[in-house]
Amino acid sequence: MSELPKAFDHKDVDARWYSFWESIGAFTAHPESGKPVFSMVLPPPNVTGSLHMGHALNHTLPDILARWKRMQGYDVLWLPGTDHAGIATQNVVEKQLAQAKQTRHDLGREAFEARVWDWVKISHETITGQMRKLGESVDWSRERFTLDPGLSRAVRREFVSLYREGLIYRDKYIVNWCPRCRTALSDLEVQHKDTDGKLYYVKYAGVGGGAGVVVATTRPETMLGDTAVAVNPDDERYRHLAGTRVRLPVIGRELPIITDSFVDPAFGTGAVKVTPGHDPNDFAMGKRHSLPSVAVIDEDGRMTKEAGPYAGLDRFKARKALVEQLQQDGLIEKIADHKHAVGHCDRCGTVVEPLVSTQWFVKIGPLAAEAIRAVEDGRVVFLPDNWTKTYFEWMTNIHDWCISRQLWWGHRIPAWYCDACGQTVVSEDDPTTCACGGALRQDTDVLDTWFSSGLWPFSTMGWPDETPDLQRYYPTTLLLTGFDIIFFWVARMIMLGLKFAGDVPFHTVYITGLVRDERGQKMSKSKGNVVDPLSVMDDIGADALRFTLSAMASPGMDIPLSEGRMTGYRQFINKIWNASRFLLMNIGELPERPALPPVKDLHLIHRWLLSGVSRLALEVNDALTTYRFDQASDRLYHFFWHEFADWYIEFVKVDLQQPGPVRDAAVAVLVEVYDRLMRLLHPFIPFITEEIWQKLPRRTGDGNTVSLSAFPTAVTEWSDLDAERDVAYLQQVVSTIRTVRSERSVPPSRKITAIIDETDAHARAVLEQYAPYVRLLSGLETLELRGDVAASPDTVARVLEHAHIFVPLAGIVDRRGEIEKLEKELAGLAREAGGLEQKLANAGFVERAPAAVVEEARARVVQLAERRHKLQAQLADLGAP
RNA sequence: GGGCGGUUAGCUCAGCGGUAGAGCACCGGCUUUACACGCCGGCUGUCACAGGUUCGAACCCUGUACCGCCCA
Repeated sequence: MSELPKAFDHKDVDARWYSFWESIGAFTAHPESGKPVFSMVLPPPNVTGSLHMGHALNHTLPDILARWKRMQGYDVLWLPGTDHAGIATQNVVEKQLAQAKQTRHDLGREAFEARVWDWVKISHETITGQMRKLGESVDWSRERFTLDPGLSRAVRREFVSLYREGLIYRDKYIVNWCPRCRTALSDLEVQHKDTDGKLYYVKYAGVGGGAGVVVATTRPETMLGDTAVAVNPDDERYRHLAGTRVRLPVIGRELPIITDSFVDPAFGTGAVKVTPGHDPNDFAMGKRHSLPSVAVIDEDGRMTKEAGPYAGLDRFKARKALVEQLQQDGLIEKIADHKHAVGHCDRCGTVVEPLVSTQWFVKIGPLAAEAIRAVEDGRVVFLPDNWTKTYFEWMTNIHDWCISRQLWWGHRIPAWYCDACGQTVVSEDDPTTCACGGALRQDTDVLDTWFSSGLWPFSTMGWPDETPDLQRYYPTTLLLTGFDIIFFWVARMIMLGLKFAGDVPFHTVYITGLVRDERGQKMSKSKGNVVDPLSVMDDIGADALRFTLSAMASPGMDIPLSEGRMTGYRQFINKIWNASRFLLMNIGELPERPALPPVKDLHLIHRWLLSGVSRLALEVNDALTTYRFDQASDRLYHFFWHEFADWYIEFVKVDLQQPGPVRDAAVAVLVEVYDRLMRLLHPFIPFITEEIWQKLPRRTGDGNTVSLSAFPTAVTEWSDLDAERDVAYLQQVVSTIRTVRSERSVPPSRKITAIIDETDAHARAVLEQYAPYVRLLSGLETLELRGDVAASPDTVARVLEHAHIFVPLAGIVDRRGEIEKLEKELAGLAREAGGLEQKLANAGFVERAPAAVVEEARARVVQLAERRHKLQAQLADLGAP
């Protein structure tokens, strides 16, 4: 047993247990078990590469819950899987091709898709490998991928049903277009960034005696597509111009001046150009006023032939060239600096171009209304609660969802067009011919990736079939995810779950913060501050990483992953390892679990420990019930290290040195408590706890893994406030003597004498009975209990509540130091007493504060006075003036 | 422009009505046979600022400043 290495080597331990758990099916859900259900789906990571720290957090926290619930006897389903992540994955592969100077068009659609599948395989291996390394207790037998045949069938069912209900339509509309990805994007896939730009004031000459007007624009190149100029109807400055016409520079087109209350008179000159083809607001205005729409920028971001002399130029080059021309022509009145939000492609960062094109949309209003109601009436609860507001905000201002993407990677849109009769056929099964007999060709576009992941909580369980899993595990208990995908994913799951699965997809949504770097900055490859979970795990082990994330997961807060905290928790794991070594060295070879003697027969120290462990179990369960991973971790950390290891282990060394019943009782308590501690810690740090638990003598009826053992609960009979008070007293005595030693630089190897004058009978009895423990922990040769100590300059004296502690240290007492110390303490006491007396003299306090608080203050004043007297007496003994 | 969060020890963070805590860092002492990834002891804070509520505020309210995020 004693051959455990001195330092914990996670590499040696971690790898063994995961495959063991998998081999015994420890994480498999059992629908037939009859146990209560706890179910979650894992937010499926994108198959774009590997997992980052954010994943590590959002996988660790639910794993803690899954393991905890499993140990509590629940039938836990934690369903894993991955997301094909349309545009994101396609971009990754396109980048790889680009390195070989190829594009997807060089390969063709089929070969490109094959290429992506190759990549998916690699990425999937990486991700699932990382998940195993992190110890995630997911049910691999139910793993899914969003492009699995079953899930693809679900997507078709979804599309066709919504289409038949009129909730999916195809329309020509202005959409966000990424000229680099060459696809439409949804509103959510556009990142608005504040950008320093210019505001150009351009003169439009009047036509037929009209006065003309100066318009202000941030994007002069789009003026080539103007079809009107608009002013606010209430704007006195322009009232006379309404109905007149101006001439568009360069192109020469005549534009009407219209009035529309959307125009902000305070922006620029108060007159704006209207470009329905390249601005969403102008598009809407164009609809209102039946204006034509002219496209001057194409899908590659180049100027079209409508742009006259600029045709073929890149849009930004065209801007520059056009501005130069306008300046030459004297048509630029001025150019001002102007900060404004510019939309960028979420995936590649290219400036998005609003374009009019034909796309598929989901009519979102009716779906959103239901989803809002579900949160309003509490069927779905957001934690922390403030996210509810964010959700409502977005849901009530929601726009129709553009779901078609001009990509090759994803679910192909199940719509076919007949060239012969112009029919559109939307169908779950591939149709062969049109009703008219004409040939059909399928829409070449694919669906937004979130159109499929929105079904995740039920498509993974077999929907649209009524499977046993679906019946049992849907709705899921909880979803845990980052706030960055509340709109993308959470809201859509709620809408689609209500629509198709007939119920909310989860009862609780726990929203985590983002994992940031030590300075609170978002981790990003370009900043080079990415901390890779794999290398951290290599370095400090999965358990230490998990514990760090858990301890830092305060609700609603981002997590700056601090090196210092990680180090601290790595050391905690090592501490557990070494405490385990101590335990295993000392309990010896036990054929079976020793029976725990009745608590009343155990001495104070044991009773104190059992009381603490019982309370700890209560606290950990409470904390996890409210998702306070940080509190649970803190309690475990503190109890294990600073109560169990620092004090109990030191106390119990006394017992272990005495063969016979004293030692046997100590061993029994040690094993019992350690078993509980391993169980309590297991959800947080599964690897080391399994390793150690396996080495503990088994209790009859124990299974073969701690991961399926019973999670500890509070034990009422163990609660013992008297023991807690008495041990706290012993600790105070020990600490006092230790402090004296430290102040006087008495090395631990030098055994000394302490004399305690204890006036409280109970305390004296405790001290008497447990003197050996105090001696060992304080490094005492002898401990005397008597009240006749004469003041001596060679004796350090310390004051406790109702005791004096004397430590004779002949020749090394520093009188001046002692006097200073006493005076400092007296000053502190005087300050505290002064504050309290002032408080008590305040009639308001005495009358209005709770009686207990007032009582406490009074008692404290008495206590302080007593202590002051003792200290003053000591000062006198030292001969202070 | 609207909304959310933050501002507490040198650093990273807890605490959220009864005069401040953890880890790391720092200082001093220790080869105390589980652990130097350790043990013992110690130092460190006008809890951003200004008002207000309260017997009492880091904690509740109002405002200001700065930092960060989301939405438009």
